[in-house]
Amino acid sequence: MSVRLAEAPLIRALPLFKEMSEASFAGMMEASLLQRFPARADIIREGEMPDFLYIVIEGAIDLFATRDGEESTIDILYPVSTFILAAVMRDEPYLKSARTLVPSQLLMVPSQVVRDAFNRDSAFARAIVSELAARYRGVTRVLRNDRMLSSAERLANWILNSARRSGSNEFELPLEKRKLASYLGMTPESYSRGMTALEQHGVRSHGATITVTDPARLKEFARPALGEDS
Amino acid sequence: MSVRLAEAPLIRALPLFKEMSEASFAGMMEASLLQRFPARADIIREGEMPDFLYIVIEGAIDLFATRDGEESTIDILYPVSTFILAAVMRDEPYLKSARTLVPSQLLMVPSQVVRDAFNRDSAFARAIVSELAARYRGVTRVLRNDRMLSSAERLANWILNSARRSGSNEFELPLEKRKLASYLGMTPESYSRGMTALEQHGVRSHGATITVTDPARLKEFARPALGEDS
DNA sequence: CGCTCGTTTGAGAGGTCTCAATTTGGGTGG
DNA sequence: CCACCCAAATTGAGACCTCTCAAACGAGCG
Repeated sequence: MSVRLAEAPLIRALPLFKEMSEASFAGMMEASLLQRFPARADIIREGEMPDFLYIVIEGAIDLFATRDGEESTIDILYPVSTFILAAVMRDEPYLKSARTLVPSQLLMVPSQVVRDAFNRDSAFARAIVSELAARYRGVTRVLRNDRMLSSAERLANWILNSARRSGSNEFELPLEKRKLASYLGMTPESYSRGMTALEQHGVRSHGATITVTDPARLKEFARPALGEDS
Repeated sequence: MSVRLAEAPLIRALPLFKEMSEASFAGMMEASLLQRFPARADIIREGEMPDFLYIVIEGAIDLFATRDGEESTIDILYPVSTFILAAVMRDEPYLKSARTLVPSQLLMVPSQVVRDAFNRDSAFARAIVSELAARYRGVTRVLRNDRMLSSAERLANWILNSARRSGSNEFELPLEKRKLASYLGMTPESYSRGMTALEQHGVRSHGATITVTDPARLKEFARPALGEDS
């Protein structure tokens, strides 16, 4: 078994595998790899064919598109998320590249094994579809925000969401500001100016610490759309 | 049976239903509706809960996001596509609104029936996932183009794709220019100016007819990314 | 024939980017 | 422990792209 017995129970508990039959799970673990990568390691590259489905067990992943050497971050993934699920299910080339942001542990399940399990195990199929649908909705939200919000508004919404997730009005940036800027579809300079502008709207920022001093005011500025914030 | 017997064979032939078991298909058709809508009919609205999965049998659908009365077209669907599949599978509110662009015929399958069939019929499950993955990749491409291409480049890529799909260097705009502009993430004015600019790059346009006079030149300008054009 | 609505053109403002210089902050080695 | 160094972040200035507002134009329809 490629995934050691000691690791299996942890994986078993993940939403993606929880409802799976014992036999399917055992078979899948046997064919899979659990691997550690250093920070800034290239995992996959745009245009390649999907050999594995990747699942972020630990760390963080940067999904980005490339063009003429320029990069734009499409999504940032934390445990427990899959990536390139769509490419695996359709057996078509990746549309984005991926690299680790920090040292990370990834579960790698061979594409064909995923597709086989999908066909045989309806609980796994449900989990896969749920995950894929969640990612779809995520990209949809990003696209809508890019189209209809100014850069400062996107930043404001991101802050509101981060604060809500952290359950506090104060939280630490989980990544470099330049990465966050790219994720929000702007340059580092615009991010910086945007943050300055938000000080007029209930946000204070010292280094990597962001504090929402006036949630109501910030929310009014951000005008969160459906599916954003509350 | 809510879907008349005469219509069923046509639907049966669609990729989504082709491999489905006879029993599942019959049960689904019994619970479904095949309905005609006039042009500009509102089908669903952002924020509502999914009662049905919709499948475009005939016509065209505009999927758009709203904000302060402003609209931005996220996607335009032609037969045979599903919409709001992600919301149905996750049983979460719609992120976008939909309306018909032209008189259209839609197959409406109750959400719960879709989810039941997904669980019982693995061929249907495969088709659903394939469709969802395809839509996911579609939005991803749109987002990447919005982020990394100028409006004229987006227009150029759209023309290249349209020409390729039509199998000819000359084709007719399938919708209003203002809708197309919104779909490409720009204003009607920008679309118009963009088209003017493209006359220097191998495109000629008279009314609703677009002709690619110099495909190589246009391709050089558009610099199509992976998954765009050829 | 003359509306009406979509499209095009024009002029100007605004948001975001680019390029460059400066400052900040974290990490390293003396 | 501190000074230095490098990369990231900030600030400034200017250009560019796209949008907005306004007016002129044109095609389809009553």
